[in-house]
Amino acid sequence: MSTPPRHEGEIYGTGTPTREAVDRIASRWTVLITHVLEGGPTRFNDLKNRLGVSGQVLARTLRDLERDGLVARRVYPEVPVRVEYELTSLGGTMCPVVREIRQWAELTAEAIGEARAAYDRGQRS
Amino acid sequence: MSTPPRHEGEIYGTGTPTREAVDRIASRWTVLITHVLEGGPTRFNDLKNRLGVSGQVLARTLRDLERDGLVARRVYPEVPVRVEYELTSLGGTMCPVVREIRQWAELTAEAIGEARAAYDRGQRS
DNA sequence: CCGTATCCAACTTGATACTG
DNA sequence: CAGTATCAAGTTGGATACGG
Repeated sequence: MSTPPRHEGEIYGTGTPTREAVDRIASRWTVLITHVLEGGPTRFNDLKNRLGVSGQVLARTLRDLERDGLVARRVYPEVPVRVEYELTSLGGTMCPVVREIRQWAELTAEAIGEARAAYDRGQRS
Repeated sequence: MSTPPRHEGEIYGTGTPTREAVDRIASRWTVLITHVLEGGPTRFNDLKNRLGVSGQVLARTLRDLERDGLVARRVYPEVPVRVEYELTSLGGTMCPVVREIRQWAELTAEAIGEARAAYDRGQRS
């Protein structure tokens, strides 16, 4: 008596592992951070400046990524301290996916903009 | 004297077309809806039940997708009315990307769960 | 059946200030 | 330099009720 899912929502339902994995990779910051880290280990402020994100948000996102085993954090006990982040081997598996996401976005950004303009034009009578 | 971007944030900065495209595809609902629509035209309530999402959110997401030219809306003037949604050809270009996102999520969900458990174990002394 | 209008809870983002 | 704490503001998700 197996109980096959009635809804796709069950396998991707809130709180399921696959849903959380989707949420992780389908996140603006994960995509952008992974893109930078693909170039090698990167320091906190470096990441911050390259992405133009607030320190708050960056710190939280990096902690989440570290928690999920996707990013490794390395502290060099110098003065002042230096901290570098890099992709783990698990995190490296995101690279092809992220690359496709970015490619799709760049390729279709213009068409989407036009569709949006046309839609908005048609809405206001 | 071209002025190459100093920040990656410039090309993916808030409000830029590429950033909006990333946000569109890197969204939980886009991924799930596209996955269902890949199977052919689907009715509103069908989508709602399969995904386990509230009607409110589904309606908003579908309208946004239609506005971006990714999804087409077809109304059959029956009683009661029947409405079907399907991917446009532009929307169809999301399929390979979405498929990769889902595959990655399913493949790594377990590893991520373990990493998370290990991390949480190490945090509380 | 297919939405929209309203209202509300929860989460996200960011600015600022402060610690090691 | 690398964070954390706190607070303010915006966005998202959902429940419910009602209109086409």
